[in-house]
Amino acid sequence: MTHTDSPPDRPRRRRRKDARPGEIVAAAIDVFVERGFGAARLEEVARRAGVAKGTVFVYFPTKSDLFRAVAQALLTANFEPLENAAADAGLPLSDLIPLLLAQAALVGEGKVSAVIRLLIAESRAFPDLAQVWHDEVVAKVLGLLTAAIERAQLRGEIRAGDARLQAFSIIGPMLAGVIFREVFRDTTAYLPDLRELASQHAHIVLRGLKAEFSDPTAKASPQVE
Amino acid sequence: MTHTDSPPDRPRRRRRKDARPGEIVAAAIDVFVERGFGAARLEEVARRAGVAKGTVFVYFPTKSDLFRAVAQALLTANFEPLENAAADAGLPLSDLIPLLLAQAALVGEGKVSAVIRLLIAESRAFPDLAQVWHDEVVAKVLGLLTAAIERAQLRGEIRAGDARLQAFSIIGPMLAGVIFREVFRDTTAYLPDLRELASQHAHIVLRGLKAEFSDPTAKASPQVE
DNA sequence: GCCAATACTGACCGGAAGGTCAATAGCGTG
DNA sequence: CACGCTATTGACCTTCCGGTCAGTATTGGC
Repeated sequence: MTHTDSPPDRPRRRRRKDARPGEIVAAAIDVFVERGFGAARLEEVARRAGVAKGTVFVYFPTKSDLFRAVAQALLTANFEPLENAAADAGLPLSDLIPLLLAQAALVGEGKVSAVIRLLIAESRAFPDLAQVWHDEVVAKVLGLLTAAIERAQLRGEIRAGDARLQAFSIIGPMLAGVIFREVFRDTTAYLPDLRELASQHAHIVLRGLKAEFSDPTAKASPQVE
Repeated sequence: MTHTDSPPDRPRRRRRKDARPGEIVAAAIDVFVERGFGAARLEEVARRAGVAKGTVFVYFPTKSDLFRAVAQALLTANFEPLENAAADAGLPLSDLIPLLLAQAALVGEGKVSAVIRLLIAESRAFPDLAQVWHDEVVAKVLGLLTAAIERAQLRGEIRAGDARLQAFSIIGPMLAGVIFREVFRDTTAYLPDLRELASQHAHIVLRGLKAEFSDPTAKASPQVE
């Protein structure tokens, strides 16, 4: 609880104008993720960042501003892998989907699940924040995926249908799994294994999407034992 | 905003010990759903219920107690259809899944989406509440669905695999759609149509789950235009 | 080593909201 | 109609917390 610094020779006050914002945001991430916006205490953020409460207000005029900075930091820190996966434009869906879902499983095991919970929780109170998240993450990933789906439809790889909804069919279970694990983490003995879910669902959804019965030589599903 | 009662002949104070709790909970549902636990004001609950703030505390000792009552009420009010759908035990999956998803689409269009948001948001602050929701809703629906899947596997209707994860494949996209609509309701022009999603995803996931290529006479997908 | 500039501090403020309770007014009873 | 019971009230209390600011300590320049 008491942080282990302060050997008596180090000054207890230091001026590091440029390092502060980052430290404060880092501490704030933990606090906001743990408690949510309403229950987060700026005094605790200050304590964890090793500064006085007033210092927080030097760099972030209001609690909301700090929260926005936190949201922005979380966003840029956690969602590049997903975008990259979705951006592999040339791939056929039969390669892209397993890749994307596996990536989602990895990402979802980290603190991203808490981030998603935070976003869902506060989207009403911070509509502008929902906007940013939508534009920077959701629209990007969903857009790339949808585009890939449409191309696959054109080249006859998968069946016709609303590509945007098909995108939901693909990633929906991963989101559900992540949220389930987050919400019921301490509540239930059974938590879905995200990697297994990714692998199994990739097979199911690919099979469901494939055009007609084009490929009877389908490699039997690998690890469904 | 000002409620339209109080013609001057009606007394402004009335004693209705048994009607109060229900009225208060009803008002509280709206406030909690709109604002979340932290930002909900008991004074506003009281105002909307047409009582004084003190009266709220007569029936509910603390804000948390009121919140629990709200969660319980929402739970019992909104999830019977889903359970019923999942409980149709005899049905083959090819009938059960479209039914279940269609039901989920209907349910998700109502205020259930806000309820789900509330649950996700507050599950950390109210672990006991997460427990109740898990036991009363999630475990029930997921359990029934999983059981149905296992039976279908045994009778050879669908392929082998982890039935609990297959359940995620089935309902995940619906949950994702509901949450998407809730979070980005005012943020984006595109909101997925839940009924279309239900119908399209039912075809995809059924096709993906079906045992081998058992049914070449598959009725071509109905409304994928 | 001194000084000016300023990053940092933490005691303080104001208001908001959960929670209390003595007073009050509606209602059933005789 | 009078009376007592009690459901209801709303002014009040208390705590908590976001936000302020006059003062202080550090640092870099000379």
